Amino acid sequence: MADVAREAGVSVATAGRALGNYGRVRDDLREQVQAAAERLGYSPNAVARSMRSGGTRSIGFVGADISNPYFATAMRGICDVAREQGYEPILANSDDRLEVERAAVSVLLDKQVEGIVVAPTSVTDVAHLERAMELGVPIVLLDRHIGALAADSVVIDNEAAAYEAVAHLLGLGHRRVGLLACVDPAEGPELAARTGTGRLTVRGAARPSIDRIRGYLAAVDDHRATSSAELIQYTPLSDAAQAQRRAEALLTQPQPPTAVFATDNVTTQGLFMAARRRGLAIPADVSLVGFDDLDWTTLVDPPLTVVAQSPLDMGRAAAVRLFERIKGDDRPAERIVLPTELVVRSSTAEHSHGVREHSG
Amino acid sequence: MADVAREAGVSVATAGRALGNYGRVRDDLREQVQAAAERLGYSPNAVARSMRSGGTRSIGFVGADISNPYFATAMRGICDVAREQGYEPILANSDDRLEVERAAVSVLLDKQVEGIVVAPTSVTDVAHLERAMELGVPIVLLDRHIGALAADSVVIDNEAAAYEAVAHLLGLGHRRVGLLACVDPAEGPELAARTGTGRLTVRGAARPSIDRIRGYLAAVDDHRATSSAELIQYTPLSDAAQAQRRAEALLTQPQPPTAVFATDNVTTQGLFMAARRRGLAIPADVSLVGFDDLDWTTLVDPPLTVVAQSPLDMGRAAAVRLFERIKGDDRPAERIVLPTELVVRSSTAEHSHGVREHSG
DNA sequence: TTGTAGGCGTTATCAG
DNA sequence: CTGATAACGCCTACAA
Repeated sequence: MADVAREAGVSVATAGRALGNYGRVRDDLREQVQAAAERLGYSPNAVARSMRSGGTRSIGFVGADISNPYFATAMRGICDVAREQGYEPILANSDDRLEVERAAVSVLLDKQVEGIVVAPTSVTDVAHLERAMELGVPIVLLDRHIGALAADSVVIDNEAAAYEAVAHLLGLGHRRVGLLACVDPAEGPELAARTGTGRLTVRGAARPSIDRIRGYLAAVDDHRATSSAELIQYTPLSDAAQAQRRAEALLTQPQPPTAVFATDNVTTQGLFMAARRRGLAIPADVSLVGFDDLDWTTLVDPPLTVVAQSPLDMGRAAAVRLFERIKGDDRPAERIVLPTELVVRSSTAEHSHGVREHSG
Repeated sequence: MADVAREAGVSVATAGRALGNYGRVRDDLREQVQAAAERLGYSPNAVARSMRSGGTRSIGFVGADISNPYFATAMRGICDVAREQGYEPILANSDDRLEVERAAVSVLLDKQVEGIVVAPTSVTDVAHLERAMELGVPIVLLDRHIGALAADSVVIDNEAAAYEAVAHLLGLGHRRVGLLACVDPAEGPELAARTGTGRLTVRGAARPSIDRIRGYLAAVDDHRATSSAELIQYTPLSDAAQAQRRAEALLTQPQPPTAVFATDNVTTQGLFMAARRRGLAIPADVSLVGFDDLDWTTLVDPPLTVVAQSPLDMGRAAAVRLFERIKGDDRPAERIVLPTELVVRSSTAEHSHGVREHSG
């Protein structure tokens, strides 16, 4: 910039004002400076600017895995909003591992990002997020709410969404509804018999998959349908092959469920593959409800009934709220709940009370 | 850091040496400083560090759309390599628009990224990329090679991959093979009759979709199969609905193709939907070969024969090469060609020479 | 081994 | 309205 100032015959201060669009500069001088800058191919150094002003015009996004369609689409929403605001997002994958998330947040903080959207791995271990907020870097939680943290969150009503899905199956006359849930073994959800009724309840933190189990159990309970641990299978990781094996176990037990609800897109895929591999007709032999309205669910035969959410809108909403915070909004933290929709297609049908046989 | 130095009773220089792991510090002083830093919750300011050292430990990635599985997966590969190197990626979507790409590159340059991976929108308009290289910021091209630019690129052999796919169909006895190609209208590919033979050739820059058309035409030519403009449909944008309409046009003409090749994952989806909507049996009525081995291609009925590439490996390779450049490697620019594989599944079968009828 | 001082490229403050 | 100058936080000569 010193060169530009010299070339234009003004001081660096004036050059700075002309190029940085601050302070007052006479019009002819401004043009002179801009011309000089053009000639010399000057472009501003954002690092120096950040150093001086404190603002980096960067935000961070920490998610489990950007190659997962949910996060990729959410990231798209975040990018769009960031760009409107003149900000750039820095991306970090946590692989759903707490220590990786911690390290990522720490690096982002060192890089002086002005805010962070994070899909948190843990719902209890939040010291790193608290530290960010103490440092004045706002945090917006995506996909998971953390009660213990005074941060905004953008979520869906997991329990209600699951309830609606399962109630749909029960409304079709199904009495034995299976559940294929994707839960981290570290979460350690425990099924426990509810005193008196013999029905089940679940213990564990407020996390999407566990809330979805809660919704399932509540629906089963309300409709006085069969409540049994044998109707529930967990699959530990985002691993479709593993999910498929669990689904097959579910479908091939002596008294198999006549309908199954899967709690996320990976288990949905595993469930669908398992049913097909076992030669079960959908929905004649089993009804299926999946989670997440991915393209492929309309491409398969039959098209799947699913619970739809909008990761694009969730990413957008998270970013919008983040920028409100960056601009100084200090209202109490809010839990922003976006809608879900049960999209009924052809994988669910009335329970036929006739005899059903398959190779299981 | 001044606070830490004071707290530890040393000079800022010593504190800096102790915390930044450079220079020599007596062990007891180092520990003293670290303890003080811990107590005060000090963490280094990466912006100031970058200002001083010139290195930001950031790289940029510019792709058309992160919510597209190809880019999301490539980004994952880039992230992984970056993290190993202690770098963070800054993400920008170009929406396949040149001016947006230009602006993104410019911002990344201002932010002093040390290198950029870009899936370029244009194969001819490269001034912004040249400028980056002149400024000493290495560029690695992903998915598209630009002959006029002395930058590394990570690509697949699009022409050979398409050739193999179409040859597979021709080897099954098909004579009328259709093509559904996703090309930007701005690219203006033109079909022209080759002098003498009456067969077709294509004009246009070296871009994935156009190279895939070249592969198609070469295969058709080599096998003396039917070469006709009526067997080729273009679909301008990454829009599955539009692709489906074009595919239907292709399938419902008076003398429809008995097999069709789609040049990318969106057209593959459109093609599959079109065939199903027209009630065509696959592969009895039409054989289908798609591009990109996405999960859903094995979930549908029948599982699709596709040309598989690995965006994860491509992203990784691009990042690896970028870091070699960042570390000073100045060998001539190289075109890194990753393998593709024709995955034969059940959507392709021998051409039945019997009569074929459908509602078209 | 430790301390002092200067500068990286901006922007903000102040005096002219 | 313009110019000189100081600071942002860190790193690196150089001197002690």
